[in-house]
Amino acid sequence: MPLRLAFMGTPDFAVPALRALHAAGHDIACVYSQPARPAGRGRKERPSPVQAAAESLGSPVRTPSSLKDEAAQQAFRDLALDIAVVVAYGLILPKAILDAPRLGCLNIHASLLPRWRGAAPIQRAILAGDTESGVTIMQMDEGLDTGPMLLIEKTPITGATTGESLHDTLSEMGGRMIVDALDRVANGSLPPIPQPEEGVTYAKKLTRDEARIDWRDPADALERKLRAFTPWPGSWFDLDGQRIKLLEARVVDGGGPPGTTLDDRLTVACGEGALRLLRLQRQGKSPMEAADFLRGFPVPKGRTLS
RNA sequence: CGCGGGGUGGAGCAGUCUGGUAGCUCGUCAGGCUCAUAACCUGAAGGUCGUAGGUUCAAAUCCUACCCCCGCAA
Repeated sequence: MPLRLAFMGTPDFAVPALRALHAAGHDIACVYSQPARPAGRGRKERPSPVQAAAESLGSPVRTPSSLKDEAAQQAFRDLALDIAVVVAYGLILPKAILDAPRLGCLNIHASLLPRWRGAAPIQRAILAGDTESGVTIMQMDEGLDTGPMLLIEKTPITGATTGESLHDTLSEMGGRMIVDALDRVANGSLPPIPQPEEGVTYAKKLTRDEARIDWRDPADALERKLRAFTPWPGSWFDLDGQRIKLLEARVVDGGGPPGTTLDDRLTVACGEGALRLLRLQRQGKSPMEAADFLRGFPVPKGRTLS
């Protein structure tokens, strides 16, 4: 049964869900996304990924900077929706918006709620060393990711999982799940389950300061951070006044003053253990293997990285 | 006009300011050696120096335009 819905989302993560809903034959009355902003080199105005996708699908797009004013809320009500699907939209939805669609608003959240409520659940899960992640579809209420849950699906986090790979996996997963969820909500066969009160954690937004490597941290924590922050905001350290991005490393035995190279092959002492740097990138250069990096940029034993 | 780095044999770089034989560290191939846990020795092949013009006796190098890659920043 096709539903008349609004889709609200902004980044890449939300695009597969939009496409899945479109492919499933739902009536996408309107797509809401954050306004186009200057971005990228050259700082040209560019539409959000969701806006771009919506336009290519021929859906009408609205990009209000807030939904708090009466005019925006009335425009939303006028859509006469069955339901709204919200994925990483980036705007607070006031009660007037949440209550407008006949079946309310559903959210796709990239964590196993109530763990990692908030803005950066994907990266925080890897960073914390979680062994699994997943997607929760929930009925939205006024709290921050506090609404009752409708569907949950899990996926493992391994030593090879990066922020990017988990992002892509969960994004696709969310797209599949939301189509299923809509069908079952429409015929009333999907009872909402309140979130447990135990196990609540919050996933703070990532900041750029966190991207800088602190060699006093334990090697395994740094390695997780490296994976979690791939590709954004990335991890980097300073060498000879140059910012060197670290893309891949392996935890190895060894020790010494944090930040000191233990050989001439990029094995670096950390707070606990050591890290063998495997893939890195200089400013203005492409990513490269450690051996290639060293050919043009030798780093002898005993150097101190900061 | 947001700021900036870069495009030189297969890889990573030097050479560009001060035009004048295209170089280094690797890889590859051939041969040798047998010890060294990124093996060692000898030799060889491999380059329109991003593209197109211009200046010049002479351009990787100076001038102009364009293409491509990337860092910061969002």
